[in-house]
Amino acid sequence: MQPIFERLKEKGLTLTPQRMAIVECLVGNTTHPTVDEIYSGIKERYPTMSKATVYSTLKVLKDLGEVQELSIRKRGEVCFDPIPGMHHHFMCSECGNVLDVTLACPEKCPILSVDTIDGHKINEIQAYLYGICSDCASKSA
Amino acid sequence: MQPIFERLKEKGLTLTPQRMAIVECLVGNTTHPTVDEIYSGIKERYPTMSKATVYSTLKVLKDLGEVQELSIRKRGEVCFDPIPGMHHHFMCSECGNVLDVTLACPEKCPILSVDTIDGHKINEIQAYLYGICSDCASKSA
DNA sequence: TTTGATGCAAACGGTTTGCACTTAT
DNA sequence: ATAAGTGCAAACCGTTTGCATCAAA
Repeated sequence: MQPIFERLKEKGLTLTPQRMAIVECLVGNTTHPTVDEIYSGIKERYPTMSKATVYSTLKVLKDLGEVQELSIRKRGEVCFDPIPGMHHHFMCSECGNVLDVTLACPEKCPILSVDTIDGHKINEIQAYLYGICSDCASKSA
Repeated sequence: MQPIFERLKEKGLTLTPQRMAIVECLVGNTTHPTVDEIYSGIKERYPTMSKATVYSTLKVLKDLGEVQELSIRKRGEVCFDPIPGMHHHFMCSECGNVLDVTLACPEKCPILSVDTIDGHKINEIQAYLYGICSDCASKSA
């Protein structure tokens, strides 16, 4: 836990208790939490925590490249991924949960190897797979 | 224009003037319009058109498989694509415009060829490329 | 006639903003 | 002392809903 705080401090982030709680909630979290999920999880131990602070901290962490905001909405809310680097995501159409996908395109895939498409410069790629997760599949069976 | 109306009718859609206007606006439209863009475009010629009707018609068309709702928000609003079949999308981080991407993954790409990932059944894939479109690039140069 | 579509307005809900207060430097 | 972060509430805005009206079958 320490190294990430040091890195954030080096990046110029003021480390308040609120921000540390939010970062702690995010580190190693693979559930792709929404603002409300982060807020609710922290509020139990930290009753004065405000949603506005969660919003503002996530924006700062996003600008620092520490967190990525996904394009998909998790049950209507923006959700976040603390894992850096490109990877894809699976969303269950039934329960709405978002999961990291380990399968990757081959490096030679044209969509990954080009940095320009139809004359437009590409900076980032996000792929989303939709379907039914194994939990929901076994429940309905 | 006629064949699509016939097809929609066969699918059980009641063809009202409002719905026809919305379909006309969508056919051949590659701008990935939002509800408000569709509504604004039609309202000039059709002053009583209501946004609620646009919402409800898009939902029906989506359920019929005639239109797909994209996962990305175009300047904060849901946007739609009348082109059937899988293809990818590019969004300009500057102007927010959404463009169809002609480049495709090879058929043998693992992410396309599997129908299950980590035990979860996959029904649909959407990929999004982010960057700066050529228009915005030349403007800032 | 009966069913369904329309359109207005109100409600909803996630996100943003303003501002007074508090905390870090 | 100054700058920055927090937290509450209000505002914002895209979307949904309720309901009376209207048109299609």
